[in-house]
Amino acid sequence: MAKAGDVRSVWLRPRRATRGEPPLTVTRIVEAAVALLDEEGIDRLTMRRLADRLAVVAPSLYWHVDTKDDVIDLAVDAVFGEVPAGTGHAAHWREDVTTVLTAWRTALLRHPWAAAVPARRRPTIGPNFLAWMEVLQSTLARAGFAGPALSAATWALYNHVMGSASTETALHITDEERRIGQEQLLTHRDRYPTLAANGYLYDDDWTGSFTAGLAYLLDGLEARLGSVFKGASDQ
Amino acid sequence: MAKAGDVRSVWLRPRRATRGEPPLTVTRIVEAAVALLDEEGIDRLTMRRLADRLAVVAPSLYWHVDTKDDVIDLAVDAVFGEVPAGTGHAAHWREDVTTVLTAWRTALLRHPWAAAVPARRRPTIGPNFLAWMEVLQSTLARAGFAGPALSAATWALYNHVMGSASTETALHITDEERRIGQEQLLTHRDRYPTLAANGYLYDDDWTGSFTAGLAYLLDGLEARLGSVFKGASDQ
DNA sequence: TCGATTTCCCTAACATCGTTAGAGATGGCG
DNA sequence: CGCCATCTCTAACGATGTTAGGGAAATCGA
Repeated sequence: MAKAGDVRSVWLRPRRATRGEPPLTVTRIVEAAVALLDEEGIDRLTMRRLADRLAVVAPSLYWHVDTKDDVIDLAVDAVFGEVPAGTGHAAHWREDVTTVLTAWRTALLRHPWAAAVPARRRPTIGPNFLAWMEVLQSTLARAGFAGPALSAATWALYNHVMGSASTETALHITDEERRIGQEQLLTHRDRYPTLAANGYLYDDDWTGSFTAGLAYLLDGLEARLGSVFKGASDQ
Repeated sequence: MAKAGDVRSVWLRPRRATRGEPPLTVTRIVEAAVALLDEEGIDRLTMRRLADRLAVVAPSLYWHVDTKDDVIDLAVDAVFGEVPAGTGHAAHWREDVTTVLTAWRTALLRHPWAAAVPARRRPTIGPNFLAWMEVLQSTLARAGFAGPALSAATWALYNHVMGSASTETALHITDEERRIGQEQLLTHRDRYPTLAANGYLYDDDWTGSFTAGLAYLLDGLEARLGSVFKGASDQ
């Protein structure tokens, strides 16, 4: 039965399967969840609000999805699935890694809620996420890393992307907030002299910091690789 | 009035300020919150459960604390405050950075819930957190970094610690879970050949990966520093 | 010493949340 | 036509963060 407030009569209300289009599917739920998360943030993601977007009531979602956490996990993996995991083979593995991680970061920044989720949840390890890790790790393996060094390199690069994305989104504050933060810091400049002298912790140029940090990391990786296989060519 | 289930008579029940000890303070609330978070995780942190631990009811907490988020922020900062931010001046700045970040990581691993919080919340920037950042950044500044390079170096190292701590705690799963994960991955080994060949994504040796990744990063930082100030000594 | 005031914990209650139970409508298939 | 699976609904549960406001103890001014 229609809600009391629904002015549409029974015949004007959309019936089930009006066209061949599915009325409610996991895909449509996840799409709506991503949109809702983008617009209102993770705190305002509610099963009822999500259902509203789909012109449905909350319990209806549970026929397609077991739990709200599942929705979030699916939404995160959908973000990873946005950018095709291109397996470009550039002249140098370094370019490949940079390309992959930059695309990764771009996708994460487009959905600021996404970066913080994997840090908290257990196995957010969906197929799209795995595809990305496969690309990253295979690139490093082709470069010559193996065993514990491969594992360390993979996680170091992974942490750099996820960390900088979540740090950036978490600290992407308004000018007003930044002004207050700096002001408070300056009143304690005796305790935090370096921070106060260098403009608090808020960065103007997150992209620059990401790129520079990545360059540091890749420099170190390249050096280790060179010290092991002196002058050796790629696989 | 006492709860119906309280067998203690009015006179045996502890009265307010029985001794000079405060019955309920922000400090005691935060201590209880850290203990509760350690024992049961962040999902089970509830104002009511927290109040129970303090032999009090939930609304009483709101006299000392504005919101639950405040409690979490205070708890996180308390973790940073556990380890004294030693300003050791070793022979090489590299040792100082390693010492600081290792102590940082140890504190985060002792409280597995802590690493994931700053990624999500806006300004988890408490005094103890700032003290740590001051130590880190001042060490880097003393080493010779300045301007955007200093900022990039600070954030890169910060992200490495926070990222590896949260990755480790998030992926610290049981042997059973790991077995299932690897099993599922092997059934799709055509899609993720590298991951399947290198033992999934679960690392046995997180400490080793942290140390190696940090070494990569420091190698890169040192190289950049050397290329700018060739042969120059520290400040 | 006493009344006023502040401090602080209480009970009661609200709106909202994730989730379950189960009724009922729709469509396909025999 | 009647059975059955599919899918959405209403109703409701317990738990959550938080507010309103009562009331007792401690403190303070005179």
